[in-house]
Amino acid sequence: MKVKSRIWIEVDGTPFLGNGRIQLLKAVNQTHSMSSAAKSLNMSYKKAWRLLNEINASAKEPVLDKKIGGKDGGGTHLTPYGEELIVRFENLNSACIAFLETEFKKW
Amino acid sequence: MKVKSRIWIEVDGTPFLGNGRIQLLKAVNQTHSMSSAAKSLNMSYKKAWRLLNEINASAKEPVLDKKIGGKDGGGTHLTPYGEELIVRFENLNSACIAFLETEFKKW
DNA sequence: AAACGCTATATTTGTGAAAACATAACGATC
DNA sequence: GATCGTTATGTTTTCACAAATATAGCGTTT
Repeated sequence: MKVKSRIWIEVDGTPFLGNGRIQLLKAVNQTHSMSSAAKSLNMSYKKAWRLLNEINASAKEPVLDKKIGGKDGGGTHLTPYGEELIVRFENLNSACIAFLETEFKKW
Repeated sequence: MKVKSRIWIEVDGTPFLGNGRIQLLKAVNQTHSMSSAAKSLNMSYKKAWRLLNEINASAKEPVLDKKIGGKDGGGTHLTPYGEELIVRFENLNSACIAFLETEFKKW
C-alpha cells in the first residue's frame, strides 16, 4: 500500500507546469533544440511545440530563447528563469512526496 | 498562479483509492445501492461496478456489504472499514493541499 | 541563390478508453 | 412460481485526444 501524488501549477486555470512539461524543459536544456528534445522523449515535435508554446504564453518572464533559421537552422535555449522553474518545481514535488510518506505512516 | 495536486493510493501497483473512488464510496454510503450511487454521479452502472469491485479486490478487509436479490432486489452498504477509508483519505488529501499551499508561498 | 536544419502550423488518420446497450442471475416477498 | 429491483457481465458503439502526415517559413552560411 503506497501513496502516490501528482502536482502541477496552473496560471489562470490552465496548465502551466507539470511533470511532463518539466521533463520537456529539461530535454530542451540538454539538446538546445525543440525538435531534438521531442525526439529524445519519443514525443511528436508538434506536441512538444504546443506544450512549450503554452508554457511560454503563461509565463510572466520568457522561458525559452528561440532562434529560427541561421547556421544550423535555429535552436532553442532555456532562459535562466526557465532553468529556475525546473529546480523550483522539482523541489516542491520532492517536498510533497516526503510529506505524504510521513503522513501516510499514520494510517 | 496556483499549485494543484492529486493523490491516490495503490496496492501492488494498481489503483486502490483516488478522488473519484472516494466520491463513489460516499455515494454508496448515502444511497445504499451501487446503481443509485452511479446514477447520482452521472456514472454508468458498469463503471461503478468495476471500480467498486477493484476496491474490494485490493482491500485487506471488506469495504462493501452487498446483497443480491431479495425484497428490494438487493442493495449495498459500506462496512465500518469502508467508512473509515473515506475519512482517512480525505484527511490525507486535505493535509497535502494545506502543505503545498504553504510551501508554494516560498516561490 | 541554394542548401540546410530548425521552428511553425494545418489537416488527416488512428486508437484506446469510456459510454451505451443488452442480458443474465439472484432471492425474498407475495 | 411470478414479480421486482438489484447486482453481475459480455458486447458493441462513440468519441475525444494523440499521433501521423504534410507543408510552409525562416535566416545564416557557403
